[in-house]
Amino acid sequence: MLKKERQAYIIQQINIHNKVLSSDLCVQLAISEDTVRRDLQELAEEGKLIKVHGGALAKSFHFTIESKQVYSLPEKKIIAHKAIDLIKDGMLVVISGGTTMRELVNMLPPDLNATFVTTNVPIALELLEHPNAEVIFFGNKLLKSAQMAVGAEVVQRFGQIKADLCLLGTNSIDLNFGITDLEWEIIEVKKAMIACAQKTVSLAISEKLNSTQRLQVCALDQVDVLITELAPSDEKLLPYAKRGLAIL
Amino acid sequence: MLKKERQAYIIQQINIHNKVLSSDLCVQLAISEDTVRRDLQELAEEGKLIKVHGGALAKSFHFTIESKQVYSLPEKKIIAHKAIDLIKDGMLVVISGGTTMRELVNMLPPDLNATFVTTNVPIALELLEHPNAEVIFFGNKLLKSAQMAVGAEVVQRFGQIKADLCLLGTNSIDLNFGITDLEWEIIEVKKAMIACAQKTVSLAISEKLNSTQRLQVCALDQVDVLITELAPSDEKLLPYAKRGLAIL
DNA sequence: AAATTATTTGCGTGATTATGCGGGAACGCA
DNA sequence: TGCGTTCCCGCATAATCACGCAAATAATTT
Repeated sequence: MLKKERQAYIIQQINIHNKVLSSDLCVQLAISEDTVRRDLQELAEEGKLIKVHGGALAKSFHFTIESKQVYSLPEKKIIAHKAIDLIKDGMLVVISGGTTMRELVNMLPPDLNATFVTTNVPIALELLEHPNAEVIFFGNKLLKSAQMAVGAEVVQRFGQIKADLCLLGTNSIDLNFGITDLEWEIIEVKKAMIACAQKTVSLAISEKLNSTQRLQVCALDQVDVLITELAPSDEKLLPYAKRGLAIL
Repeated sequence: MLKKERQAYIIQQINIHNKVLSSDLCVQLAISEDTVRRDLQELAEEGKLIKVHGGALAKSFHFTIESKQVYSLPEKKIIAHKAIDLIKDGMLVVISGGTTMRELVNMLPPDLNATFVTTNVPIALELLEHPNAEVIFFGNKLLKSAQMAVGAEVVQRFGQIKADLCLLGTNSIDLNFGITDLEWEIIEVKKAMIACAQKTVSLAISEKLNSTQRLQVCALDQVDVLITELAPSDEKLLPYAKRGLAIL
């Protein structure tokens, strides 16, 4: 095997998985670890990847780590972290949009082997960066304001799956009106997402508690878990706990 | 054996295997390694292949190795600019992926009122930035390497539309093999995109002319327009013009 | 046809490159 | 802190390359 060929293979692997392990490569390519390391070093010098202990990372990966943290609020990180524990290997997870979700996807453990279904373009892009996640995008007409696919086609396709978990980024949640949103087309899709999942989790920073929008996505009793950045014992959450929601 | 004959054989081998080893060639052709090396060097100077230690690689290898870097941006901008003139108000445009396409979408005039259909996530995201474009995303399982949706669902949905224009980012285009690509799932989608459009336009920087990959997307006669950064009178384009392609 | 010239080819030599191995240093994790 | 892994460095080996030169071949001239 030619050297350039090997390096092309490494680049390919990097582009797909966003990372490579030296140990893996030397098995796959049937060469010594030393040669792998030399290849990685060369490619790193050419700026094609970033060499780290044990292997190498895609350049884009590095950027996302460094830049995305800038506008991610610490609260959202806390929420995302709590939610990640709910995702187990082999699950089929329906996931909506929003910056909290972006953060969550970013923080997914690299060895997680789950399938994600979304209709949100930035989330899909972020999910594609994950080495092991399988990503399904239910597409159709895209709604500019929410950067997500909407419409009957999408709703219908959610009707054809049975998901384990629905992670719902939540704009507004209220004791009486449940989860609400702004646009008709969005709530249609969110309804479908909730309906197809066994368990629905609402992710909301505490500011969004007890606020309402015009249109109802679902009543409170359709939500199983509520995740905020607050401690479960916080008094703001007590009324929700009384309604039967698990609080994290 | 004549020199030209040998070199033709080498080119042939390169086209089939995407690489050759000097050591193999000198056995197959029954000549000394020195001669092989001289031949490879000549062919490399003519730009027919890339010489590396131990043999030579097809030009297409160069692309995969450079892939993540947005190289030859100025050329891509020229190409994108030429292609934009083909898009008129009210059109339904099918658009594939690639950095050239990203550039094109970026350069779209803000007052353009067209509908775009794509299966590529970054392109969709870029299109969403446009104030007037309507964006349709045909989704399904997403392919990590190409960041696009693939599979029967997608193909089927292209079968349900009649587009005015298909803008095809092209990896490799060749007089005999037409447009080719790397992955089975990708060519299936591209085929569907071409089939549903009245007019197919191939966007390719001149480096990609006369290179091939393993799988054929379509023959040359299914392409209506070829756009490169070269002047239409350039001699590299003449054979394509003779095959009936409009050159921009 | 013969001679001359130009081109191509093969070989030898020494230089360059690629690769693997061993030992010690550095790292990461518990 | 200690242990296993990974890394870095120097070296040895083998493969590949580049250069000059001479023989062989092809092309051109006389």
